[in-house]
Amino acid sequence: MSVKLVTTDKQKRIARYAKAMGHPVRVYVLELLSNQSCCYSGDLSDELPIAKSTLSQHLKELKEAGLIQGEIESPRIKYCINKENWKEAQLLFKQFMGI
Amino acid sequence: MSVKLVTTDKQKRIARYAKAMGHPVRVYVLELLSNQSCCYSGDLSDELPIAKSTLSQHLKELKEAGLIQGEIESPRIKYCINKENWKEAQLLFKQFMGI
DNA sequence: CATACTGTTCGTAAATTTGCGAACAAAGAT
DNA sequence: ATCTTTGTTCGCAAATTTACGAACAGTATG
Repeated sequence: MSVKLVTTDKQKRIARYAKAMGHPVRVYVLELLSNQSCCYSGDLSDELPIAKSTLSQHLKELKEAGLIQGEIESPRIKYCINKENWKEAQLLFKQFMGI
Repeated sequence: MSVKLVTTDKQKRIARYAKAMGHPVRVYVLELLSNQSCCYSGDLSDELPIAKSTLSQHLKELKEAGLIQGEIESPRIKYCINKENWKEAQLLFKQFMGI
């Protein structure tokens, strides 16, 4: 009878990032922000067929997962990729998926 | 006033795969199966500190997302990566994350 | 100061996810 | 034919996710 192994920290971080990417709207936002530089919440709201409160929630999730960050630029908020963590996510997925 | 754009099929597929990868146990399983060849449910059950019914559910999710497949090899079931879809996932994430 | 604009937070509802143990099904072994 | 092994399915509960509109807060503008 062996001691049960548990998942590693790396696996947990991969899962955390993957979970944040697990919704089409959030993929859309990440794709936009990783390709071009930054954007405002309003720009997204114009293009996405969801309530702005719902969008705000998705952005919050991405923020909490560490994938994006928001910078106040009154009266708007400029969202950008969190470069450091995006880089970590790239590395983790590269290793994980063998790409 | 412009027609609202919606997320693309590609984004939906990325989100679908990401969602399936969004749990440490499922990352663990995928990592195992993508590195080595295949394994049995029992092998996983021995190492993971979860009920076998819970493991079965996780495997079902990975199956439904198309990332793994199970082959009956009585009395056990041999799980392998679904190579075709795994390859698609690799490609999608490569493009998506720029890696 | 009142108004408009931008975006978050709150309250709510419905759906989904996660997890467990018990019951079940299929196939081999005794 | 019964028992054992392997893994799924069922039934349930708790937590989380998704979504919306209304209300709110902060900052500019008239």
